[in-house]
Amino acid sequence: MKEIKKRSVCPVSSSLDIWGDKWSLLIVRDLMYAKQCTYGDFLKSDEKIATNILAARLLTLESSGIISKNEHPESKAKVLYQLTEKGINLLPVLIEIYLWGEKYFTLSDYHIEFLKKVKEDKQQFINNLTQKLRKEILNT
Amino acid sequence: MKEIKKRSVCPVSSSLDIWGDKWSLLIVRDLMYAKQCTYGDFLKSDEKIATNILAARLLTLESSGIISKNEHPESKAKVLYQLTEKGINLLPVLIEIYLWGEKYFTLSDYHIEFLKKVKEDKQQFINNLTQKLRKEILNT
DNA sequence: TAAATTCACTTGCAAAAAGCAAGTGGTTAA
DNA sequence: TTAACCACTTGCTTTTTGCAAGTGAATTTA
Repeated sequence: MKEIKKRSVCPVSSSLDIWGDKWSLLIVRDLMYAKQCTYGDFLKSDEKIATNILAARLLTLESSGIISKNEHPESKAKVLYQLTEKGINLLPVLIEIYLWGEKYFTLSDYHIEFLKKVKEDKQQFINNLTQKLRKEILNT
Repeated sequence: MKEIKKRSVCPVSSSLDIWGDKWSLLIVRDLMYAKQCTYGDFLKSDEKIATNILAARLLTLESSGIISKNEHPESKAKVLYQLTEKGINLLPVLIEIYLWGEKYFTLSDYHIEFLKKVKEDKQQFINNLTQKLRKEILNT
């Protein structure tokens, strides 16, 4: 776990020191959906991250203990990226960003449905997804 | 309200397009405490933002409707920066970042006390602070 | 089994953004 | 009326981002 230089002792500032950029939380988002787990899958996301930036972010996230690199069950050529407990714990942050975004942006039907489920019982939704993601770690 | 180029229709990505950097949320944080409201006050924060970067971020946040520039009651030389309703609504995001940071960083006594209050009743804390910040807007 | 393809990156370079220090032009206090 | 304060701006260097092409190991295809 590489040490990142902290600008201050504020937990917000220290958090942003690690993942306060335009890409890191999108990687976490992709892992949260748990459909995309390989390097190539991240590249396929709608935002079109550049490959060298992706490599750099994956390194930072890994050395900060937010994601882990694992063997892919299908092939030795592939790498399986997964959230760690520390990464899973970013879920509430991500959910609140979704809910803020819901207020100020036009959403796709997909996101409308997603956020409907979230809002039915936010805490329950977070708990369920957290449990699901934890189980995926154990099965590796 | 200047339009910022969106990388995709994802609300997380669109949110990060506006304030996904190392500084924007620290400005929001300072305004949330409602003690720091002038340009000079932002410069005094522990993280030591560069003055040109501060100017740029304030412009973006203003043109995105997250903060507003107002007359300072004390002097014409000063400018009063305030959160708008859109900015106040970032409070839940900020609180979840605090709570994540609490898990993984060493906190100052100040932040320990702050987060103790937050955790006693998170929703109540957010509601109260939201109301308080809204009142401050009205009194301007 | 050799060649083509897939996969996870790396490298090189141009453009953009961040960071630093000094400067500017109104406002206010002495 | 002069000095200090305030909110920026400007110029310059360093760092980061973004794009395109390349690399080498693993895997599929002919």
